[in-house]
Amino acid sequence: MRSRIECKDCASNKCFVKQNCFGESLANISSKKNDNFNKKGDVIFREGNTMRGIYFIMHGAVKVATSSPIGREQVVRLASDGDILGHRVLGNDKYYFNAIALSDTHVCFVETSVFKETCLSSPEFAYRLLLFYALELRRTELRVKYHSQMNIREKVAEAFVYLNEIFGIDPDKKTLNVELSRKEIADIAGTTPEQVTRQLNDFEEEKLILRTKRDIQILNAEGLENIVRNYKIN
Amino acid sequence: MRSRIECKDCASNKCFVKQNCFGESLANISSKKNDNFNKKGDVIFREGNTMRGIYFIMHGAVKVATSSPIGREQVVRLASDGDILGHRVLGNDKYYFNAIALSDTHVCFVETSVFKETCLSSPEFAYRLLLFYALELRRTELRVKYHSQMNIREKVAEAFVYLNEIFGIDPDKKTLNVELSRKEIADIAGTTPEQVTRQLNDFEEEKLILRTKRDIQILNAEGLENIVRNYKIN
DNA sequence: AAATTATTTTGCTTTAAAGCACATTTAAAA
DNA sequence: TTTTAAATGTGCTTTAAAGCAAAATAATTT
Repeated sequence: MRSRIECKDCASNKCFVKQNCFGESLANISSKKNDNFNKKGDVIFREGNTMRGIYFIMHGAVKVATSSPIGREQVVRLASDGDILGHRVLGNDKYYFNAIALSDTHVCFVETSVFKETCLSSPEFAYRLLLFYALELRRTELRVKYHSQMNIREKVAEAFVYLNEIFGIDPDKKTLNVELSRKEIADIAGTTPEQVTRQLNDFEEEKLILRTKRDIQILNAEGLENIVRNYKIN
Repeated sequence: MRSRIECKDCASNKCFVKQNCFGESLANISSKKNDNFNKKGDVIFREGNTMRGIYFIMHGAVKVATSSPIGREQVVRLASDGDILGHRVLGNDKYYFNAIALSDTHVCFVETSVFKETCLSSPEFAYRLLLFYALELRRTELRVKYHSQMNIREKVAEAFVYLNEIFGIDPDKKTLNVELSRKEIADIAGTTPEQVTRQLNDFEEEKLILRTKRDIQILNAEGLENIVRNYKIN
């Protein structure tokens, strides 16, 4: 009972497909895609499950995370409007991570075979995709660096810088455009909820943030960026 | 004074270009590529420098690493015969990491423009490249997980599993096909040389390795893999 | 071969971060 | 509103890993 939206009529102008795929290719994807709605907390795909295709986020916030033998979850990537999910398993048969909606999310699903024929028939699309992959790869490698070199203060600051980069800040409320628990922030930063609290205390003293109830206002995004500046190029 | 080898005459059969590029496209790359020899320790490219193109490793061992504000270097990737270097900066203008030869290395250099025209004229090549990127991305994301969830014992074991995966073990000598100092192993594992020594002590007691002078023989590769098994899928 | 230098190993100390338990606050349910 | 449950915050303890310095070993140079 879902109402089928064609790509050309779709309002999501950040969608990777809409921005990089045109004419016949777009019509082809459009006719074969499925779109799904996910509620906050829903698992979009789960690690170990057989991969069937690729997801494009039309609207929403998603975390890609992994379970662990010791219980702590680790977020390996955050994704938002226009981003691609599940593309890392291309050529493989299983998802390696869990993708979980952080807010109500609208995603498009494209089967691997459709995706492949689009790439082969439209080299321009394939090349754009390559650029996207290159960017993701660079970001992820930087993340390896961050996790191995930053101390807790820096990791928590970086988590907010990253969250701001992907989801942005509401200009009125000054809060992140996604609601996260201490535990969820810890899973991004690679630490524990207690440590997140302690760092937030410090950040508040330094007037970088302001907490009201459970809301966190970002008062000085640049100040947070300065904490991790040395780890970035230029 | 370098002797120019055409791709079709090149002995390196693991080269990504040779395996995935044919006919005119191969001839085109062949005519425009440059090949370079690097000695062990040479910097192939350096972070912050302007990127001009992409490297294909014909033969050799390379680490991609980053400097840090606190002094510790972190290796974000190991690469060997047939692998690609510098592809993560596609669409960008600066290298984000240092690529350093771990042994004498023979690489091919292809300018970005040549690379781009090859992708656009051969969608099959672009798609294969996409699969390569997907694999790299997955591996790198797993590495984020490892660095944030493993303890020292596991990190050091994983370093050897990774080294084995990329460079392999000499079947006679049972040593890795690349010589590394404690510091260099530590930079892969994300720890200090002292901790590496301590873990090697343990591994030796457990008959997983055997040290003779500075050589490390891998007696039981599977045993090392078992230490990190829980972090892998399946 | 002897001397010098560099690397690795080892014991010990320090430290940063995790873990725990309990208090407090906030949110949800009755 | 009151009660219950969940999440957050805080002080204190524990622990894993880093850091340091000296000793031992290996590699280089003279």
